[in-house]
Amino acid sequence: MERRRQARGERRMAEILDAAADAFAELGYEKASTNAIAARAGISPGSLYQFFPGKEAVARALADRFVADMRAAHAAAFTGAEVAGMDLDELLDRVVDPLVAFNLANPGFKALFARPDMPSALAGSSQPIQAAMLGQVEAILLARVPGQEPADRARSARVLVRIFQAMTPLVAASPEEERPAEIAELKRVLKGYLTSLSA
Amino acid sequence: MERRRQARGERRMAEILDAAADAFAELGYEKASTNAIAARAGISPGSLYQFFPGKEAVARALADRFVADMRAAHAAAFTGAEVAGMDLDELLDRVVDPLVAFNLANPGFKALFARPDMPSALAGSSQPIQAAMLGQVEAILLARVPGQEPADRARSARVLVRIFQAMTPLVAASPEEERPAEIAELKRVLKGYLTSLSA
DNA sequence: TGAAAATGCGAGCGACCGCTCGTATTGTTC
DNA sequence: GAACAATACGAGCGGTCGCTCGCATTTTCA
Repeated sequence: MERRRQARGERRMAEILDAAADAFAELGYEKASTNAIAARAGISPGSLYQFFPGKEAVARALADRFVADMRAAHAAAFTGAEVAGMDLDELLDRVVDPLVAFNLANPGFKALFARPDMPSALAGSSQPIQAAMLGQVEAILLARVPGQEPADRARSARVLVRIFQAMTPLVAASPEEERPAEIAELKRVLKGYLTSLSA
Repeated sequence: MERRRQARGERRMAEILDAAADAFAELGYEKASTNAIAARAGISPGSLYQFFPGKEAVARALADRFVADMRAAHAAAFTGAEVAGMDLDELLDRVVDPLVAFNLANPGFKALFARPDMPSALAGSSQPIQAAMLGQVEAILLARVPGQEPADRARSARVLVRIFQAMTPLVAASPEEERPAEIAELKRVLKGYLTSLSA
């Protein structure tokens, strides 16, 4: 069902995703109307639907782009290949800092990432992001806590991602000068949990 | 501006709050329409507005009732009076278990408690619950981590409440037989954080 | 160059939202 | 039992939502 796109169309799609990220960041997912997204993109409501079949599709495409950007920027730090022997504090710095930076640089990200109000937990707009995060955290767990049962590893990954999700808005909402302290608390929580897993 | 209520009116108000808790639990705060709440309560839309000036007021009243119920049921476990010398694991059991039980028994609770989408962080419907929780956690911290600066204690309380908020939906969403494991993970996270605070 | 496809527009649709208001009924008060 | 307040109703208001549709314009390509 893919239709042939012209260069202008590809550009428009990117502009729509930019506008959607803006709107999600400022208004939240629910209150960011498709008309508002179209207006921010400088196009008419109808034009938006030339490129995306609906609001969910816009959100999912935006989530995919976030995941791709994240991977492109921080793939090395997150792979967990040479992560096995690393000092835990250094590991946390290497993983958490870029992720926090990405969250602060992309305010629309957390509107899709940190929303626990799942309409039905199925096919949510944030599913791509969730899946990507869970996979990478599991890879790190596999390297750091080798003795863990697969089911326990999956659960621990969910817990770690959830903690990050929950703390990120706290970091983003705090004034500039208190952010280092908030980030330190986030790392402290993650470290405490990871330490108790290895024990 | 308080108007004189008859016994029937007081009963209706309680029924409306019951219906609102139902609707919030099932649909989430935003999608739970006032007409739907009224229908669930077996009354007309207009009647709802005889008792509450709007949807926010319903939510705030429901939050107040949740806080009162929680205090009535678990005041002793949460006070932090004799909490100072207690074993950390026992403390966590005493505080976390009743809170988790309350969350599971009142599905509408987390729709007000665990929603990080704050319209403006001011005067939110969940503010009464947040304030109550923060105060009680700070009291516990005061007893357990006496050397802490007030600003740090406030931050730690926010972190602890946030962790609980984030993990509760995970517990509630998991199948019955896996809940003990999820609750154990929640306690593990809290314990890890609290331990690192005392160090 | 001309037909087809892609892009673009924007009024407005049907549905739902929170909420109002005129009116009827029930309960309280003296 | 008369006067009044409290409770109850439900059609419907003004507004917003996601989205459609008829039609104009631009680009592609044979």
